[in-house]
Amino acid sequence: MSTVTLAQVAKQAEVSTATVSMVLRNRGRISDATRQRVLKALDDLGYVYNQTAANLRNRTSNQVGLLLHDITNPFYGEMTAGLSQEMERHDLLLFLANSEESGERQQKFVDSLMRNNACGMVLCAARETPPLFFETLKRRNIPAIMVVRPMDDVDFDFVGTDNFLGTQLATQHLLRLGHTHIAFIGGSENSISRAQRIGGYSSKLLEHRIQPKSEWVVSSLASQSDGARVAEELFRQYPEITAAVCYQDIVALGVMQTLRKMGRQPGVDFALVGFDDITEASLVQPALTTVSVAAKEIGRKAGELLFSRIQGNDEPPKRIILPPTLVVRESCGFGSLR
Amino acid sequence: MSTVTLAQVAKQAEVSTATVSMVLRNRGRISDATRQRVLKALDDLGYVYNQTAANLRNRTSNQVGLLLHDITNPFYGEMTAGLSQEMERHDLLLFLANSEESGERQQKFVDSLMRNNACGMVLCAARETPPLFFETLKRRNIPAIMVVRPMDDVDFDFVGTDNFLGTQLATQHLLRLGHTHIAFIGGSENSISRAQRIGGYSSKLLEHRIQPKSEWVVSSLASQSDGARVAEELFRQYPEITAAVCYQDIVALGVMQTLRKMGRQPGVDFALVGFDDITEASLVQPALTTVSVAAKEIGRKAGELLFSRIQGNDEPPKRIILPPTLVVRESCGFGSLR
DNA sequence: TTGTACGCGTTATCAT
DNA sequence: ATGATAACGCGTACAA
Repeated sequence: MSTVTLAQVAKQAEVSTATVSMVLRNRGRISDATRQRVLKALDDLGYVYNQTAANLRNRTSNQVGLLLHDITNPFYGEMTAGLSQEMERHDLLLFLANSEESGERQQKFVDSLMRNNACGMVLCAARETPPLFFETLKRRNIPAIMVVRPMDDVDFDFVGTDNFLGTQLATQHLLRLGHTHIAFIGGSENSISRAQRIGGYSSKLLEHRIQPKSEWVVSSLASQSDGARVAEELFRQYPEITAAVCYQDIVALGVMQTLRKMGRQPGVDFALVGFDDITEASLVQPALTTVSVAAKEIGRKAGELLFSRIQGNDEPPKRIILPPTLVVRESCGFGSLR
Repeated sequence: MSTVTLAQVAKQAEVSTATVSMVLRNRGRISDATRQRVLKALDDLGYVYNQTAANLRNRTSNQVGLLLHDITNPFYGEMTAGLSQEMERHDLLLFLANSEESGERQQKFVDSLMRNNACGMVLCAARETPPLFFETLKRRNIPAIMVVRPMDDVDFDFVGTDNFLGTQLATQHLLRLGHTHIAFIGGSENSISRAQRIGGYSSKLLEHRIQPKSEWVVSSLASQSDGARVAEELFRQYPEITAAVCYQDIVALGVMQTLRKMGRQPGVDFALVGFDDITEASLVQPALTTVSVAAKEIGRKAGELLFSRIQGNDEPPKRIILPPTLVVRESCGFGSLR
């Protein structure tokens, strides 16, 4: 399995390396006769193209990086699938890294991408990313698309979902069903996404002349167990609450547990809306009504945009905000108001 | 942001490129004085190492591939996280591809890896992979670890879970609770994993002098709805069945639906065990007793093994079979025999 | 420590 | 019209 080189193929086909190269990439004008000779030689010798050599020569590569903080989260799994599809369409290879919210790992990955001459990247930055990270990234001059987590830095392309609209839809739904005591559960304090979602929730309440209560807005970790814990505290203190908009489906699932534990029935005497539409949402009993953000679509759009940047598209930074939709299932009951 | 090369750094530090290279990689003996000079030059010029050039020269790379068929599946998400950790520990970059069970995409990915001089790969092969795929892969002489889906080809390293033991545990549990009419539900006909799980199930029955009935072993798609459909047919025909080992948790969830629909209560007059321990398992009511396989650990072990192969470990192919554990929850009731 | 040939494909320039 | 020549991208490692 020794490496067959272009030169060897050239010799075999009795042409120059230039010719072989041109045949390989369908460039230049090659007579059909020589083309055939070359193709035969290529095949006979079992040539394997050396992308590394080409990349070195071209000062680029066909490799892009994807940085997530939690690949375990089905939401990011979906997104990754979407991006992966798009990358494959353009013959780009995808590097994956999982920062697990560590700024250090994140930096290490980006450095690695630079060393490897990656031609672009898609980032969902770690929560506590220092501004310096973004500054140096800009200086690098390599296409980078931010996803999911809203950025205030307008110099980057961004693809994400409309958090505000999402919780507006959710809250609206609850209001229509007649609820007036609606809580907001989940998300971490310093998250911009969360701020936006709270915005949608509270604005909708106000629109209906209901005062949002800060005591009914509680934060939690992105886990079912913490969602359950937080909800228990909340409901114990404010049993008058009859509905909740949750920051995430995972949290909503935790809330469900708590409700049951406290003798209440989600979908019957309590209405619950999630956010994300992860697969579990449709499996749980009662199936969770939730805001669907088409994670796969975010991945695809990010891929499209990245590819265009790689192709040289130098329009000003874009913000692609995908509209979420409300998926009505069973967790809010079957109100007559549809 | 023009590319700074080793040569430029060398000139700046008034040394040779060889020296700079050695400083960069901590090789050879360099006087502390020159080292300092070089480091300063490196820093002053903002040098970025060109891994591509190094890879070309070394005829290797620091890049490995991971092929899955469904990154969306939380199980594979976990596994990927485990592998990713291990890769990062060794400064390897991870290429990810999602075959979606397409042999074509799979082949394309592996070809791509070859062109890019990847130094190894972890594969969860598509279901209908032609033998030729494996044959040519072997010839490539590049470390490849198979994961999760059992292989009959003993020439490959393999990391997976002990399907046989898993269903033995599950079946044992049911037997101890006093059940004797136990079905096996789910999995697709041509799956080796399934064969192994059926093996664990039937061997345990036989051990207890119970004849496994082929009519009580039914297959299904990997979805809740098909699990429900299949179960309904089965239970209608054989109402004497009081327990089931399911091929997957998803299927078990479907079976639960059916039971309820037929007026039976999982955990009370029917005992159900799943396999995988997906997150939903702990969420459903009653919470699902299931066989848990440490997905992340599979990823880690695969990473470890791959790394050792890359390092030149040429022991004969290994099979690392991780023992699953039974997670007892509520879906089998609370038998006195514990 | 250094000089330099080398890994391998690319492409601009030149030749027929 | 076709194809060849050779410099080039940049880090590595061996001989000196």
